[in-house]
Amino acid sequence: MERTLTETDPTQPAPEPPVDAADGTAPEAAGPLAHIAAALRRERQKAGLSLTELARRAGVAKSTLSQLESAAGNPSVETLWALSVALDVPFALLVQPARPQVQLVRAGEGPRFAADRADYLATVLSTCPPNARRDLYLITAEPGPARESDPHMPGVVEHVVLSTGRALVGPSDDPAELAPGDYIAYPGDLPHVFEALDPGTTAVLVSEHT
Amino acid sequence: MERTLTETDPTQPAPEPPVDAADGTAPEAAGPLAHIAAALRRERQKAGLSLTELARRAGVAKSTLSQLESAAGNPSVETLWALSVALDVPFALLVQPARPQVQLVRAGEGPRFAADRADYLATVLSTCPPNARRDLYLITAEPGPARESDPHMPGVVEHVVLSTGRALVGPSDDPAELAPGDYIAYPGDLPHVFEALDPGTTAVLVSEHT
DNA sequence: CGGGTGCGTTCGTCAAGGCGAACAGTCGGA
DNA sequence: TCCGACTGTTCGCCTTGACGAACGCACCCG
Repeated sequence: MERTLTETDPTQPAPEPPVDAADGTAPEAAGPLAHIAAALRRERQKAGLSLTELARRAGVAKSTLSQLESAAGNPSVETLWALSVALDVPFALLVQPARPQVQLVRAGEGPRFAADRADYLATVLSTCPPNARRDLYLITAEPGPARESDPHMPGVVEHVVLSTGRALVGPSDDPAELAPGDYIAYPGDLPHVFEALDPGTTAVLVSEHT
Repeated sequence: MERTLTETDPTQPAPEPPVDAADGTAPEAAGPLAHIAAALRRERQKAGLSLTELARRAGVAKSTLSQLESAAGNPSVETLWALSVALDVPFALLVQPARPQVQLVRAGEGPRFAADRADYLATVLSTCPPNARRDLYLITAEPGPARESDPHMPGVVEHVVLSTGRALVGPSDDPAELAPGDYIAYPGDLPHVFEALDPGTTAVLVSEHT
């Protein structure tokens, strides 16, 4: 076993994470096996389950589970999946290492998102550090015609928290009027709008790429 | 093969997703193999890679890759990992299906988080629908002594966007003073503070459980 | 002291995943 | 038309993951 996981192919575009660059812990290439072992044991103990019990619930041989927690071996997806279901934790948690970092973006500073209109401005606060699949935007908008967004990738969910002003936000066929502090989430793969009703309307947008 | 993946163990606490309940698409239990096949082919074609080329980059036999895209077989984590690296997509994307839903929470409505102090109020906007591992809070705070948070689980990252007022936010040893629109992210497993400096300070907090 | 029960580990067997090679099919140029 | 380079598929072989049973250990109760 032991395949070449560390290969960084030079011909690959390498999307260049705009914000959130260097990460302290080992990046994705470090290999998931050791992390799986640790995560598996940690989550199992957190759930207060014995190795035997978890194996029974997941329908996995406890010998297999034992070996996995010893970082011996390379589980199949189906096996690991069964364990994640039995533990009721997201699959990714068992596989993906974490990455901590402090990141600060001042109000005016972040890279602007392609502003197709003068009265609508989205500042990127945090794009997904390769594995987290969520983007954070700060929206600033002025009253005007509704901004219709084309639907994105299927599986995208958008969360909007209105900070100041008022706005009509949500699926195009049934948007909600938000006041400061209001929150709405909707599937991003449906057509949706953001229409500011008050001047100086601002909002926080979290876009999850699932 | 074909293990019992759908098992919903009654003895399991079943954390009861507080917000964001029913989901349209097949939930996690549907089994990842079919999704992997589709995602693999989709991502490969999106990247404009041939099967041969991707196999070479990932260090995987192209026969293996071919079978995976045909939904034949149950790849090992290491294999799938190598492919996710070569494709430069998050591992989870290859495995997890999506879940869409519209969700609206009015300013005063969401379930309050255990307010240990009168001048600090966190409203839960969206707890992680079992698999998304991130919480959304609306913070309302008044000037007063700094609110020190005990460090959480390792791997937790908190994102704060200040909406109104001013606040001192971040790691306890080096917090940043935020003005409206400012953004900061920091590892949640370090001690950190949230200290409002202006009356009526509000912020959006995204807590990622990795 | 037996001898239950639970834990987590190690053993040997069997099936299945991963591999390279050989295979069919398509496009483009000499 | 033939050739070469490319695509993605299918074919045996061998390694390895997953399994059940047996094992060593702690604990508790009669």
